[in-house]
Amino acid sequence: MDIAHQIRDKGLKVTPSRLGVMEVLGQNHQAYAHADLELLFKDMDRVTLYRVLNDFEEAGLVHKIIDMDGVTRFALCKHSCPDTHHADEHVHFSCQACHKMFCLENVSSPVFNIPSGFKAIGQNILVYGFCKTCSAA
Amino acid sequence: MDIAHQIRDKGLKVTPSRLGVMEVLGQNHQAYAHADLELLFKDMDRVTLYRVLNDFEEAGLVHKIIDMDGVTRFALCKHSCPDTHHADEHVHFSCQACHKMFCLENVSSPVFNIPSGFKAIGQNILVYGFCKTCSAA
DNA sequence: AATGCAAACGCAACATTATTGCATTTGCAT
DNA sequence: ATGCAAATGCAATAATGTTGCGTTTGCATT
Ligand SMILES: [Mn+2]
Ligand SMILES: [Mn+2]
Ligand SMILES: [Zn+2]
Ligand SMILES: [Zn+2]
Repeated sequence: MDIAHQIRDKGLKVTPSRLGVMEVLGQNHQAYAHADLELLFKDMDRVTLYRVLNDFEEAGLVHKIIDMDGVTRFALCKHSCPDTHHADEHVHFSCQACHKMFCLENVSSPVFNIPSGFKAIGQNILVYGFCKTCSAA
Repeated sequence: MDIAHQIRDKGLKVTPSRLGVMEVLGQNHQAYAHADLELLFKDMDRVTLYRVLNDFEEAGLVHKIIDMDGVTRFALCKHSCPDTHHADEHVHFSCQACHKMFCLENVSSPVFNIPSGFKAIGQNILVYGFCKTCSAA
């Protein structure tokens, strides 16, 4: 399925801004910060980029991850999620050298033994260290 | 050991601001946001509060956790850590109702099976849902 | 107890990130 | 081709965090 269809299937209009962002996010399993994308789309208004990313998240096209330094990042949802709840229960890896964040789609989250009384709904797991490229150098 | 000694042992001067913040953080196992503390210490300057928290973190008196919404929170380090590296490898729980964050000191982090090439240094684990009080209601 | 000094503080200014309102433009169904 | 809701650009505003600097204060020393 091509990008335009993915966007339209979520009830969103197909625009150059949205096509561009989707194309970049689809190139790899990385999670991009707003600042990253702003550099790639210099002609796009900052506010438009915020709205594109928010709309994508609400539509379930992307998921949001908060980095250790509080920076919000967005990555493509590889699997098709139901509209009601889209879970991205995989581990994310944050490189301390190149500051890229990777979706480790194959590393799933364990179940934690939470004290009784607490009701767990979901969890965010962030492993940090050095990515393949940076640990080779 | 009383609070004043804990502060002075880290090479920091004992001041009313620092005593106040330490006392609040010591009351429970919760992680407080800057905004929370600002309400509790209305006479304290915002910048001073930022500096108190940063100094405490560098001294190893508190540890920093980023909430799911990107908000920075601080909690007391219960165990005494070495000055060089202070690990807080426990799970944190974020309540979606009251927005409090709790340190689950007894729930330790598992080891993840990261793809080869990636070098893991540490990890942040955040479980979210409803805390004891809120799930009872 | 008085002194001296580095550390801590208060205040103002600035930086970054994100949101909101509104007029204009555009995708797309008709 | 037309009409309209959705999307965009721009300006203003909010929230969060940092930096510089003059003043105050903790505390070691005398
Ligand atoms: Mn992901
Ligand atoms: Mn903690
Ligand atoms: Zn890297
Ligand atoms: Zn709660």
